[in-house]
Formats: sequence, structure tokens, C-alpha cells
Amino acid sequence: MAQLTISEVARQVGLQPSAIRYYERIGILLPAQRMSGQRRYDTAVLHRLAVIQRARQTGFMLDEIRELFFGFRDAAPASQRWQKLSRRKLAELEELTGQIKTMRHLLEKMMDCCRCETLDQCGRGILRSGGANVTVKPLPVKRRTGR
Amino acid sequence: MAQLTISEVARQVGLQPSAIRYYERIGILLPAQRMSGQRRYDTAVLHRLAVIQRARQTGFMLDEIRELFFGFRDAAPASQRWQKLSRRKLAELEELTGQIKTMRHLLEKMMDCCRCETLDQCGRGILRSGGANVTVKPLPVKRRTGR
DNA sequence: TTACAACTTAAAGTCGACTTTAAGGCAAGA
DNA sequence: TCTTGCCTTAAAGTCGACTTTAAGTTGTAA
Repeated sequence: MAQLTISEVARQVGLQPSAIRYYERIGILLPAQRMSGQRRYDTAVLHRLAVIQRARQTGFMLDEIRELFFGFRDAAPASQRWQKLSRRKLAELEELTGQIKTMRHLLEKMMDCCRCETLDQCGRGILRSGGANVTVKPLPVKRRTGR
Repeated sequence: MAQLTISEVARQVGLQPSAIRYYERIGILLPAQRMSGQRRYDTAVLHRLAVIQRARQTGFMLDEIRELFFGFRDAAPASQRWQKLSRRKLAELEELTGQIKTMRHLLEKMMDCCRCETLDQCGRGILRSGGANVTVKPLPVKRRTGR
């Protein structure tokens, strides 16, 4: 079977080689065999990385992905693993959706109703409506995360 | 007018004193007056912080908040400032909502349709359906961010 | 006087997922 | 032999919003 170098694998799955080394280091990819010190992969790693990418696409963090691979008894079928993790993740996503909806409502109210001349006035209004002691959940809206 | 210490201000707005010092350092709060070295605030700072909190609640990052305060000609009314920034933020939130919807669809498909025995099989399936080269936008689903 | 609480600063640490850097190894081609 | 190009590692850097730590200051109470 064809042995792939790390950069071939990276190219095929759309990652940087450094990301693949990182995955190995934190234990979501098993250590690759070496040919005179260099990693050589067979095509099975592409399946593994496809699963990792799919999991990342659906909001899983790397330690949840580790759980997907290693957090079950060995015989547990893939479908069951996905079931469990997906259920949890869907709940998280629903909560997140709710938070975003709240933010949108607030923003729209702000846009439609704010007639303030100064931000100080604005602040007074927010304080009066008791809106300042609502706990702030920063909601990590990352920009330009793409490579 | 009553002069507040930093921890009184912090308590009233639900922040840590260190956060307020941080805001001053990065320039979204003006340097406070000092009484023998210690910061003393008058109640106007509460309005200022209310605006900051409201902006954080609606997804603004600290440099956007700086823009809200200092990124306009001085005479620009608060309502106009909110208009501009909110329009932008709403667009961002809509995009985010779309991303989450995509993730949910993928997750549900995974839950309903995956009959795989092994994750390797899963990966093969994902590869076949061309799902691995979709660019991954990590979507920072932070957990336990609240103190 | 001594203890204490609350403040000050600069610098470093945190979280997650990587990337970048620095220093070096190894094989193929000119 | 030397260069080129790809590989290796460990360690440090990045981003955002803070917090924590270490070391020192100030005012008040016992």
C-alpha cells in the first residue's frame, strides 16, 4: 500500500503538517511509523482524519474527539459513540442558538429604540432597565479563523 | 458626589476589580482619578460600564467597544454609533446562526443515519460523500466561561 | 506598634488549537 | 561536495479577555 508523507496527507485533508503532528502529540492520532525518522502513513489515516474533520465541523473540541476514539469500551460501535456525543453536542448548540437569539433581540431593540444623544445617557437607560447585571456570556465570535 | 473605590464599582456592575483595571489599561475606560494612589470613581463610570456590559452581552469584542466610544467624530450621537456597529454585528450573528444550523443538520444526519460498526468505516463514508474537504470553521463553543 | 484589609504595579499564566521558530537530519541531484 | 527540499524536535508565540501572582503601599483599628 502507498505510503504517504505527512505533507501529502496534510494536502489531501486540507490541514497543515503541523496540525497533524499536533494531533499525534495530544493523542488523537496514534504515532505514525517512521522511515529514517520521518512519518509514513497508509491511507487508513485519511479515514481517521475524515472523522476528526467531521467532528470539528460539528463543533467538537479535540478532547471530545479523543473521547470519541478512546472514551468507550473497545467493542462499542461507531454509531453508538456518535449517538452519545451528538446528543450532548446538540444540546449545547441549542443553548448557543438561544444565546444568539437573545443577543439579536437586544441588538434590534438597541437599533430601533435608542434615541440617545450620548453614550452616558444610554448607560443610564440600561441601568434603569436593569440590563447591566445580566451575566455576560462573552460568546466567542471569532473572526477570520480560516487559514 | 460619592466617590467609589474600584471594588465598589466592581461589585455594583458584577465584574472583578482586575477587569476594570484591565479596561483602563487597554483604553476603554479613561484613567480614573487617584486618591493617594488609589482609583476613585464617581457614579458616571457605572453608566460607562453599563454600556460596556450591554455591548459584551450583544457579542462585541473589546476593540469594537473602543470603536463605539472613540471611533466616531466627537459629535456623533450614541444612537448613530449603535446603528453602525449593530448592523455589522447582526450580520455576523446571522452568519454564525447559519453555521450552527449547518452543524445541527450534520449532527442529526450522523445520529439518524450512521450505522457504522467502526469509526474507520465512518471515515470512509465521509470521504465518499466528499465531506472531509469542507473547510472547518472551529466555532468556538466555549464551556464554563462564567466565573 | 503591629496587624490587617484593600489598594497599587508589572509580569506571567490561562484556555484551545494550532503555528512559528530555531536548530538540526537525511536523501537525491548537479 | 554542496545545495535543495522535505523532514524532525522542543519550545515559544498567537489570539481575546481576563486572572493570578509577587512585591510593595496606604489607611485604619486594636
